[in-house]
Amino acid sequence: MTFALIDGNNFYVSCERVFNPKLEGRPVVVLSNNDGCAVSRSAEARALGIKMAVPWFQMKDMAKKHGIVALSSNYALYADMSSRMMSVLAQFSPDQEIYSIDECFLGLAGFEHYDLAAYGQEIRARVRKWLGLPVSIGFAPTKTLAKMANNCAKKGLAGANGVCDFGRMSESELSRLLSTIGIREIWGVGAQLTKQLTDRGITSVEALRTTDAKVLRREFSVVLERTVTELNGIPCIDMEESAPDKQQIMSSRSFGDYVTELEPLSAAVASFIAIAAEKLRSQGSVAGMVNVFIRTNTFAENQKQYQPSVTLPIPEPTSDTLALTSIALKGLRGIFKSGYSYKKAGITLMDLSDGSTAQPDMFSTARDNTKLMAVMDRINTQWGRGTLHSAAEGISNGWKTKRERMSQEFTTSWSGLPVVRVGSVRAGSNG
DNA sequence: CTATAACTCTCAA
DNA sequence: CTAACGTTGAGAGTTATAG
Repeated sequence: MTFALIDGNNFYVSCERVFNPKLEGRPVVVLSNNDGCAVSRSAEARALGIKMAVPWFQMKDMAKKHGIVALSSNYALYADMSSRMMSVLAQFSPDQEIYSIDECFLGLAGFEHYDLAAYGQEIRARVRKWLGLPVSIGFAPTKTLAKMANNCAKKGLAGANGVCDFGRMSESELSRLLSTIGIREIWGVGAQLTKQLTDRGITSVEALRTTDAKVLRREFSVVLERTVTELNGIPCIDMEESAPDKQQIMSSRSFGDYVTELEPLSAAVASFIAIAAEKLRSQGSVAGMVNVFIRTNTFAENQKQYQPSVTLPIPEPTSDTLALTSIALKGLRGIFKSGYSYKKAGITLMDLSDGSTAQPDMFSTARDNTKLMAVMDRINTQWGRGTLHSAAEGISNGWKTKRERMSQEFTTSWSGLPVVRVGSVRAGSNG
């Protein structure tokens, strides 16, 4: 069995470039929510030393000096481009696992006689031609190695031109290559493991790969044992055919401004519940518990800190936005204290179960809003989220996320289509 | 004491 | 002018608690 891992190159920046070709060749970054940190950087921005996840305000001066373009993230656009890309990639194998917004695995059982390097180039060419997006591709006998091969493809290692096939390399070639790569690059090895392994003198992928897996299991974890087994070409991680239902659904945001009053916090919490409950209904589940948290700005060390949270049971598990909102707001009132400047809040729906088999309460007095919710979901799907919302969400804007540098809704709204002037006629307006 | 619940830590994109 | 630092989810391992 061979796995392919296909990954968009600096995906968010590439999506922006499709609709704004002037960004080609220039240093571009896309910022996280609230215009906080750099989360996607073009090659030019990376070359200038912009690091991943660095707070943008720290980079502003040098960004200005080098003419770096910074954009707020336009998730609606990236999600839409993602689903188009996944459809195109699905044409290359009947076995696809969508792993994240910008990458997927393809299972290639039965492709043994293929020239994968050539197949990879074909995939790249089609995605580029049909969508304008650049991707890199790694092929290998395990998922962990496919991720690693993708990494090499992206960096142009081993003569790769956007495609790297470990399956075609000899053992000694592969060993030589892997001894030049640091363990931090491995899928499943984060900052903590990197530090601990480095302390024991294990710094290269090859060094880790040749360490006894049983010893690693004893001294670290099963997870690391699996990783090392996979690095040796023995698959432990299968393709996931369909995404299982979520076990918990969370919604949270940092605020654009500080919030000190209960009222805007309530509006925020109601909005988070609305977002999460919609997801809950779309997978046909009901929630049995809800957690609410609020927090002051943990980065502001000179400010009074307070980060309470509370978890409340939901006596009659439900997916009704209104019922969930009333419980969450009760929780919020319980933890809210005035005199603090809040910067973030969120909720988590937990203890999820299948809505169709949930045990109804025989003596229930709750009103059944099932049909109302169905109507609300239809309206919001068609006209955009938030078109119809509960009064509790309010009209208070004080808490909303900052997005001051956002591009248009090129693909997800008629009004976002670039305006084309033909004589005096304007096309692309939705009137 | 065991089974489970609840919580903490780590990782990923 | 100043201050300014993401979101969502899973799983393993550990600790607390119930029975």
